[in-house]
Amino acid sequence: MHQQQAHRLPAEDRRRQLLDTALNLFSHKGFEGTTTKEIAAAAGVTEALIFRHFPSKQALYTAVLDCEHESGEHETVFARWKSLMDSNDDIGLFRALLEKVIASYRNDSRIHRILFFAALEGHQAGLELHRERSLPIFELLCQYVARRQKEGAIRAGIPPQAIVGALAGTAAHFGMMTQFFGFPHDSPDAGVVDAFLDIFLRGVLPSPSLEKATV
Amino acid sequence: MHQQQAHRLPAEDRRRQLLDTALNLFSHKGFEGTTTKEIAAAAGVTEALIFRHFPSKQALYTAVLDCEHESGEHETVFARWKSLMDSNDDIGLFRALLEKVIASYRNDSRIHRILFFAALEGHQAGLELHRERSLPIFELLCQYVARRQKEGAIRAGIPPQAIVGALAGTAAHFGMMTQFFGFPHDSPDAGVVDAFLDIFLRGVLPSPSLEKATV
DNA sequence: TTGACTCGTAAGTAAGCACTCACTTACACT
DNA sequence: AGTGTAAGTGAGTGCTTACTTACGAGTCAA
Repeated sequence: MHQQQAHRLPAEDRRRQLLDTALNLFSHKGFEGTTTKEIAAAAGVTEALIFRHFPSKQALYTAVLDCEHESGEHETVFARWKSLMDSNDDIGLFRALLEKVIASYRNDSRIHRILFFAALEGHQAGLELHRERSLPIFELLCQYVARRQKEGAIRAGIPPQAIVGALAGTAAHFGMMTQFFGFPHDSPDAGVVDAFLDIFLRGVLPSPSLEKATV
Repeated sequence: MHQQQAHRLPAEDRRRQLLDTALNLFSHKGFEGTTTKEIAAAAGVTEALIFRHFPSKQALYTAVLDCEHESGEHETVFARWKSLMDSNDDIGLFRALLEKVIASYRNDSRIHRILFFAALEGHQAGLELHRERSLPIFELLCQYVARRQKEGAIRAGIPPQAIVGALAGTAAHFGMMTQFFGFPHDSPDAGVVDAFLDIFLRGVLPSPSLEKATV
């Protein structure tokens, strides 16, 4: 947690270190709950150095949000999903979406936390960023679902937004409850994904035709 | 927002007013982001009065959380659900659950906000309270689903926790995204509930391809 | 060696924080 | 009318906050 005697780093390195340290603290205690003194101590420098690299605490906060946006990880996941769409692999796509959402809560929970703080504290820049990032993906998925509905591969009559929203929401809520709210969960994530996918694809009502097929 | 000249209330009334005012502010700005001065100003009294009714800011905060617990509204909803369970009205129960969750985000969003803040800021008492309140309902629903699975009214082979979690999660996530994150939504809540229920009950795959899906 | 440039700090500042205390005021009950 | 008491306040307390300023120290080219 604490780095000491990290003297005389090049400006760019120090900047990144401060951003990372700030992300750690902001994501666990919010903007108001985190002090610049704390951030400095956690980075092993004096408070004054923070204000050499960032004009204000607020600027540091928005820089933390912007910084996360730049990480290219989203693009690779995005690309994989597109290839699943191109091959009309509905089930593969839905499973990948469920897995990715839950995994992101397990691995990058700092980012989810800080976005939640932004939403609750009314930090407009953070909210706007979240929407800018999420909406295109959401809409792309909706377009895919709409196309597959036309092709008869997905049941028509359900709004695509509801389908994508239900899928993402199920996974996101599960991630939140277990990761942030400390709700107990016994089964491993993979089993949960299977169960959600099963419900989502075939519903919860029993189907006579299904029983015939499996017997 | 501001009450003025509300002088000389009986202690119990003033206490309740302060709790309500504090809930307003805490739910929008968090514990750290709200000052006792603000709460006092919004209630139209001096800061000192707050500390006559509550020993500390922290005590006021936990009192706000406890206070919400006491409102008997949960019991009536709870009772209605139980009667739906007694009459084995699966669809009615699931619809009521979806409606209640979404409506609670629309109407009592202050409580959801403050619980989220508690989760993020690590306020253990708030988290514990949330779990104590939610888990029994969750488990009761799980027991119901398990029974209906035995009776053949709900597909077996899916963990009841996944079924209840998926249903609640879908609704909760929708409520959160539209209410807290400012995501746009065109259709009315009733239509969304119908769509979610449709997906949940019968899945997204069309009937003919059900056999394929099992392979 | 010099000097210029950058990285970093010690020691501030004014404002804001939760919280206190000595005190007044309004009202119920004689 | 007088008095005991609960309700409410103005003016502070010491401490922390974000942010500043004046200065030192390492590095490297000339």
